[in-house]
Amino acid sequence: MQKETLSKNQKIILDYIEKVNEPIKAYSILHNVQKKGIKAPLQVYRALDKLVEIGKIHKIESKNAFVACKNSNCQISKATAFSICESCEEVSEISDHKLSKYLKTFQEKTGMKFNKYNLEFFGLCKKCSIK
Amino acid sequence: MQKETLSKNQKIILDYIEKVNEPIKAYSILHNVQKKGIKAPLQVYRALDKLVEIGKIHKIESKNAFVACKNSNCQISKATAFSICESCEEVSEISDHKLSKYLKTFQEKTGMKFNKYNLEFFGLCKKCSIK
DNA sequence: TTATTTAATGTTATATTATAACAATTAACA
DNA sequence: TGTTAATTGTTATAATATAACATTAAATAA
Ligand SMILES: [Zn+2]
Ligand SMILES: [Zn+2]
Ligand SMILES: [Zn+2]
Ligand SMILES: [Zn+2]
Repeated sequence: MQKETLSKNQKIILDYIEKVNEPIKAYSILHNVQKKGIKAPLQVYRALDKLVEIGKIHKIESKNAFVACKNSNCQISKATAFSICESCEEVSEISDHKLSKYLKTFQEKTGMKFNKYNLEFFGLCKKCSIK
Repeated sequence: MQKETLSKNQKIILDYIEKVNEPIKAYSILHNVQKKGIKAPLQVYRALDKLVEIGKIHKIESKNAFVACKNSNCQISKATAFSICESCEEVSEISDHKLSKYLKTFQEKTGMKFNKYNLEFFGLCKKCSIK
């Protein structure tokens, strides 16, 4: 799905999330797009649902926050994998071959068929661990 | 930390979560332990916080639910890894050597020092995928 | 033991996150 | 064009979680 095919509200909200460039909460989004005519939580949540569904954004479950997908070619729209620095709050999307491979072997071993996963790694980023 | 050293409320709530044996939500816990004298959400949340901290239970972030740790020797009290069946809701705690190894190499590669992670795999369990 | 500190509790109010329900409008398309 | 599906607008409310403050119990050190 291309950005051009998004609806009005979806576009407004994706634009804002991309601009912010870090995980942001639904009500914070709401406050910041009110000047664009979005008045109610539901308008935000509906757009968020759709944007998550098509892989344009991801939800950081442990933070109830949303972040734009950095992976222009994020195939697995239902998968998220992030590393999160507990000091500076920097969030990076993980796209790692070994992880994909591990997931595959795990799938084979457990007999479980995965269609979605949510991975969140917390720690200190390089910068912050030097300090 | 042993179960014996837990406080009254912590014990009540851990006992209940262990009995239920599947992810359960805070307010559902509250309703079910009211006969034991626990009246307010905070009493539940405080016990949950502590139990998570000492590794007796884990939080399934994407479900806002809590589940007892099945890993009697769960060293990494701050780590959770679960597979969750989207059909029967069965949840299994993952304790996998390859995953630990992957996390280590990932740590080395990114320069990030992890002290906590939250992994949630969603799909269909063996049983449900046959149906 | 007794003073001192730390952890846990009880309670009320409130903040934060998310959805239900229903009416109206717009876009997709046979 | 008529029909269906998707999106929007709006109000109310559900569900999840924490703030603030007073009190009590437990741990521990003088
Ligand atoms: Zn992505
Ligand atoms: Zn950092
Ligand atoms: Zn565990
Ligand atoms: Zn199943």
